[in-house]
Amino acid sequence: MGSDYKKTLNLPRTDFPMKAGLTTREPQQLAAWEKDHLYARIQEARKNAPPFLLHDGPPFANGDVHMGTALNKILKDLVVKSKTMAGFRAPFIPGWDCHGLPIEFKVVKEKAGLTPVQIRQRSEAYARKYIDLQREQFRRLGVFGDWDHPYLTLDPSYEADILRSFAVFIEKDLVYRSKRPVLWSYGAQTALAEAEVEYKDKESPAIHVAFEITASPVLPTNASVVIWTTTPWTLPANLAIAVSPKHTYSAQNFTKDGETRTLVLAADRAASFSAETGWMPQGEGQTFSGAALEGTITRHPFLDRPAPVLTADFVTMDTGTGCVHIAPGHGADDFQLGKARGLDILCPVDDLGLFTEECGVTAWVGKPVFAANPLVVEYVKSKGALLGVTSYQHSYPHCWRSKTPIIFRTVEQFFIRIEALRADALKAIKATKWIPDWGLKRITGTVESRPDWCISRQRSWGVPLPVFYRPDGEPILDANVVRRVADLVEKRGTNAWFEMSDPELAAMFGLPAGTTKGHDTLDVWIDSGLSHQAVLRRRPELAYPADLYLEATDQHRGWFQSSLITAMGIEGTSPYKTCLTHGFVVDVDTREKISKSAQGGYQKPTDAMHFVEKSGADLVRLWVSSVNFTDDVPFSEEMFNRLGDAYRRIRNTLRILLGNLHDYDPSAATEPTAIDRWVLARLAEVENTCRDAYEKFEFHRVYHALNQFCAVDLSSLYVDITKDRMYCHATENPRRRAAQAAMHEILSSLTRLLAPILAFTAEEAWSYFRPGISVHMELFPEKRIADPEALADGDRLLQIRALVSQALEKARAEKVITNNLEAAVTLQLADANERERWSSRLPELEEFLILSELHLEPGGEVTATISKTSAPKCERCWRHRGSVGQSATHPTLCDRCVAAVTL
RNA sequence: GGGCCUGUAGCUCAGUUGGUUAGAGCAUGCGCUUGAUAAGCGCAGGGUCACUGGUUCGAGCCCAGUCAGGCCCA
Repeated sequence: MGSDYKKTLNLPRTDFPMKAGLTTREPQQLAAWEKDHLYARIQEARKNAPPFLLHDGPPFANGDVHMGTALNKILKDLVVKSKTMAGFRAPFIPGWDCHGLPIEFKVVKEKAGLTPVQIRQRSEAYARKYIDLQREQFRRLGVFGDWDHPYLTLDPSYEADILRSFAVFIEKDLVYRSKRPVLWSYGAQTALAEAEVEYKDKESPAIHVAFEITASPVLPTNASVVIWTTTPWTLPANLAIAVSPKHTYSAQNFTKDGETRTLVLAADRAASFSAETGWMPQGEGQTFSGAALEGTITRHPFLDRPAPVLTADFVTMDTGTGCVHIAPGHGADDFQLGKARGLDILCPVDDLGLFTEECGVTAWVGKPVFAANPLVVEYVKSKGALLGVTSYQHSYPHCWRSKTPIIFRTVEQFFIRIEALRADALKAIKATKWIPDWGLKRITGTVESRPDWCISRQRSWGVPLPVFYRPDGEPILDANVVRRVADLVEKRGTNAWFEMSDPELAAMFGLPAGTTKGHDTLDVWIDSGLSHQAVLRRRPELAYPADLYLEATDQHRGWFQSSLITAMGIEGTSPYKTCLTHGFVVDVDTREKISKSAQGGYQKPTDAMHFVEKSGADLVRLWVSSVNFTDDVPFSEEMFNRLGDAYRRIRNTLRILLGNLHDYDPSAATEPTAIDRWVLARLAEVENTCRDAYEKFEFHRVYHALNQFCAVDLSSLYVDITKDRMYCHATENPRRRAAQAAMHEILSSLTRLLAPILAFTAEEAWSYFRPGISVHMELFPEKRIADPEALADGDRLLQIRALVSQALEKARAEKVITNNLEAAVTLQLADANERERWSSRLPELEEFLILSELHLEPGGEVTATISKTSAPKCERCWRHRGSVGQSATHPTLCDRCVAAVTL
């Protein structure tokens, strides 16, 4: 009997599956989009719309897409998709950064003895392999863009634009050549990057050396300043001594073997000096602040020149004497100090690590520096300057390839003058919008303090630094020649530079015989930093400047800065209007960067595809949308699993709406109630919140607004409340039709608002709602005002509902009722107007509270009293109603249901 | 060591110009439902707002310091 009446109900009907099956459904969806040329169709549809240009920062073509990379690309996609749906033309041209050491390093490690041309061939193959791999993975994540025509920094046209930009730098006199210290492998005869250095234990002679004072504002002139060094071979290049301005120094008598000397060193280091050398302190010393020692002049222990005492912050008290031997040609700190204080940059060592004439001791010329160590020690001793010699075990950098110890030496490099650009760059920074706003301070700080930009690298896998050298070794910096090289590169790629011989190139560009090409490449930050020229200025669908650059916070010093500096040199304006940064993905348990915590035994999965294959791209996208990305982005597998619940809730909400709309008729007569007006007002609020949040790139606000709307407003309220109407009322009942009208509007808005985030699921739902049209071609709902009266009504009803729910729960605990529909509820309302209002619309209130029987009474406080109803249960709608039994044909139904089944 | 930033329930987020018992969703527990059913609904528990000190009639919010973490430098 009951099952017969069940057939008369309007239960939800839809083929939209409850189970998502994203891992199989998404690839099908992708194929369909692909076949449809959806990206191209969207661009075509928006071709006359105002543009919003997000310019993709190129990831390095190396490795799989991990969660950090996925975060970045999905955020960009959220921008592109939401701007598109907000009515903009938002093209996305993805790019890759292809040159650079990490690739060259891998290639060279695989096979030794390659020529530069071979290294470049293998590096290109390597880069292209990972471009293809990453492209497939980005696509799989549902990121829309012109994947068939990305920009690659190894494209000949891109490389040519780099060279043309370089020509502009030359014209504007922004390029110069100067010495700079580098890590040098004399074994491989090349400069090395940090990554190519291996640290190994090494035993070095450690010596204490006395520098006699020749003049001093404070120190006694019969004293000597004591330095300590583990690289005696750098003494010929000594030009100064550095002391810490913050520490205390003493001048004190020391004796050893009957000899007494007055020595100056840091007070804190005296004890270990004595222990290591056997020189014992005598009597009381005089103390001085390090700052007071400035102005003291000492004499080099074996060369006829002075070594002034200078103060420097980098001097520490960890080892040595607190007095640091300074050789500007052989150390980074030394070099900086030397430059700042106007010292020479003396570097008497050649490519092979052999002393040159400049070392000042004829006998040492041509000797390998490490082999010369004992000679230097002996010489210092012979001059009476040696206070002690020990052997010192330390971790010392070695060349990964030749395994030889590394030396610091200065070589000629090319630089871009930052000073000429700094003031304008700082102005442009102020005119740019930074999100979050502290980005302004951060990039201002880096640009203010940044030294000149060293742009030359002694590498093969890169764009050649387009410089020729005259026979006398002088570089030829000629913009016109560089432009002609660019034209060559445009046709043949930069390989031409490496493949063609010096005479061929000289002949081609009309340079005198004997001219040679340079072997340096450009810093890869020049490559990516010039994308505003090679991409924004070149692609017809793009323009200069971009509306938005969006990268991780490390790019304040990286791409944001390199792009800005190069743009100042060429355009004089900023290449972007807004810069948006996101944090790094961190492990939620340790709050450490995910790549760090992955070190050691158990490796937590961090590849994006691991999660795509496990749960689907929409889950990864939902994760991206759910977090506040301006800080570090928390991540854990558990958190990811939790998001699955949120996803299912949203999916089921879409499903029930679709199910309830199976017989939707837009022309049907409707009769909306308070709850219908309320839910539409709430929808308007949610729409406005989402539009605003998308506009401000605050995607987590979209996520939370939509998640709560689905979970609370729809699932636990509106859908639950309207079930009785939807299922039990006659099909054409105007209130039922009103609920459908509301649900239709809700589904339409909700799906479109979800579309940028749940790109696949929204499309799937839309295919049931509007078959044949992609949701990604649609626009967001228009801005509108949420009816304040309807909202206020709803708030009041919710208060009453909370009260009644508590009372019902209590009654259930006391076994008065088990099911809410068994309850007869008496509601005491103090406000006579309110009582009056709802008395006339009691059925609406009953519906809202999902009750069988409700009575209103005057009272003080608002309270609800529960008793068990005496009315019989309607077999069709399960409500207990007095009218059950009145119909002869349907004795087990209430009057409403009788009417519904007899229609 | 320096610059910039972060720290609110188990998790993700709200907390308006400092103002009554700090909010929401998820998760958890206990019920209800079996006509969204590998679904749905209700109720409940859970936070000395990183820590310490200060300004104030009053601080999650302002100030100083400490601790933890991040990015970039050194």
